[in-house]
Amino acid sequence: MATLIDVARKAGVSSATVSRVLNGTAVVSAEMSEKVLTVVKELGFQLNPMAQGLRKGQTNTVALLVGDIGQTHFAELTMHVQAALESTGIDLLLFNIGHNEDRLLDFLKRAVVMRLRGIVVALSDNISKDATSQLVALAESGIQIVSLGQNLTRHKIPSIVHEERAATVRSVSYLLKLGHKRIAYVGSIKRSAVGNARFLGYKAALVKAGAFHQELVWDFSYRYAAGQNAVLRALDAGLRFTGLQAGSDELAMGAVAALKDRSIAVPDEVAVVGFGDIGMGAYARPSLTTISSHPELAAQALSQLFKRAATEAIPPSLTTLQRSLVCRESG
Amino acid sequence: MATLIDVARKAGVSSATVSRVLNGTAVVSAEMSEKVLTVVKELGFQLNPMAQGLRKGQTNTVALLVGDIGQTHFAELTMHVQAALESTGIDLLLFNIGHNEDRLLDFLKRAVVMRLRGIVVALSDNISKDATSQLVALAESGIQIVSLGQNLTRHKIPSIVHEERAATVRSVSYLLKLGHKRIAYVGSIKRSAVGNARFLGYKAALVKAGAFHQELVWDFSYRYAAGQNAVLRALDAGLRFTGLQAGSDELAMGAVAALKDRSIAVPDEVAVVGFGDIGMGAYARPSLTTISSHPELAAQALSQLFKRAATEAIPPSLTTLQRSLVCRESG
DNA sequence: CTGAAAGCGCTTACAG
DNA sequence: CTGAAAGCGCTTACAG
Repeated sequence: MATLIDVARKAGVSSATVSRVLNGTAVVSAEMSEKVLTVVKELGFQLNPMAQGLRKGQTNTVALLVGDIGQTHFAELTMHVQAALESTGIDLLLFNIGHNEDRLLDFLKRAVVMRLRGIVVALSDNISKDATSQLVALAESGIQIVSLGQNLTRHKIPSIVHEERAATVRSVSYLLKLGHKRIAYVGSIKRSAVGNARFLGYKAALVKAGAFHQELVWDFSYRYAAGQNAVLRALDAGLRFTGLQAGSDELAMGAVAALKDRSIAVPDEVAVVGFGDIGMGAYARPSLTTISSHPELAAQALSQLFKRAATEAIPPSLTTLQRSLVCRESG
Repeated sequence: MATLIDVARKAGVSSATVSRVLNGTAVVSAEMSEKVLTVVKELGFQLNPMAQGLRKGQTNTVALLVGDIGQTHFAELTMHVQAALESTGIDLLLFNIGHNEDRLLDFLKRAVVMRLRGIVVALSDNISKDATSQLVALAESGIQIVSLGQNLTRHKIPSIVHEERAATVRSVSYLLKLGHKRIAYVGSIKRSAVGNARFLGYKAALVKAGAFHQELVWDFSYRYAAGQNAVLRALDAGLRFTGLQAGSDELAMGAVAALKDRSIAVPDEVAVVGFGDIGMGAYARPSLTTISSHPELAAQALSQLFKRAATEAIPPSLTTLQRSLVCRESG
């Protein structure tokens, strides 16, 4: 592997000049520039990112802390974030937190010494005081922190989020307009900041309509099985409902499976609305009515933010992406 | 941030000693050891991985090249690989290739200078001569290359794979035993090494039974829409079939949607078998008969391999994981 | 068992 | 506009 020194020697210039040409970090005469570039091409030389990182005290790597790649929503988000950052010349270090606060803490402890360019926090669960204070400390040490999906601007962390509360207000109002009086909610509420916001929208719409029933609120996690179990339990308990708002599409699918297994027609007897519009919903039968999500826009906003952060300090601004109701057969 | 030199000074030893204690790379007297460890704890000192990497000429980072995280199969694989490598103390750099050879080549060009500890190639598509020769060159430069999912042992790359051909031989034999005479195949064949193997199993079983029909072979990619389109086209062309083997669960789901939309009963009129057993299949209705996949075992084998590679050269061995037929309602 | 010193491959004041 | 030199934070022959 050729080093920068090799290039300098062969081009008959100093290593400083080679560095300046390659980084565009200072004006270099056209003549010198050309000499350097020629040799660089000849040797197929590439700057060693580790040496750069050590010298500059910062890598060109961003860590993505993701709630749970096992959930399609996070997988799609990861895909878009990786693509957007790659196009900005940033490499992505992946950490799957898996709804486990300890893993988050473990990572945060190691983060300072890794000299990351940034950390993208894509977590839906509530974050402990411990973890947030670590995050704030990291931000102060010069690492760009960005929250994706959860509003952390109260900790001065720039955040890119989707509307959550407004989205369920809209979908539940839609169900109400359809004539439903007993609408249930299944999703992660206490544990999840994002899920809580979704629930709050549901609740607000129902309270306003005088149709909120605490027994129809089922605080479960995000996977298929949870949706199925919640519905089965409710049915066994003799609870009656004709509408169901789920906190995710996976939950909705699980719920639909349970309803079908009990010979309850969807949407004729129970209308179901998912959340997130993961690819699958359009191919389920009945196809799933759901609420849209725009991971590609979030990823795009993220890469813009990192581009800006290269030249200026980023204020802890909040970007909010709109969602819309995607009406399909199940609702 | 405290440096190793700070620790050495405060402990009254040389930096070499601190390094030896922290790396366990040479025998150090208990007395010195203790002094060092005490100061390390006091200062909360951590070794700087970038400095280590520069000095040693190798990072502790592995790049995962993944076919398409948008497909659940790859998302699950990514999740398990990340967890398994993290437990081995390895950080994961993620690159989503997205079935795009150019992106693969771009990465490979940058890989040498990144001084990676290894590269995990988790691609189902055929890999060009260009890319494989790059891969081989990287292996020779001391980067541990491992293939996940595709057998690359012919290029001396250790590979961890699942059975593909045998799996579809088994599932198609099952459909034949059920009395099906016209069994279709939908999946990526020409483009995908893994998909081709699946197809070959299907073909072998049918040829043996004298029931192979070329017009029932539909070479499509891996997503929901492809499965739907393939079936719709076949139906429009007046093709008749009572069984369908899909190359993935997503394809199978898309196919089932198309069948239902044309009022064809699954499995009564057409039995469908998916491939990969992604979580969703159990919650679809009818639930999806499919072929199992074991990403957690693959990830485990992978981390073992990296552990071994730390001390010895890894032969280009082949690990093959078994699959089994998961019978559910659709088949 | 321990330390002094070189060096991994860059970037960046500093001086001219 | 250009170069000599220091230094980022470690590890590892080498010598004792």
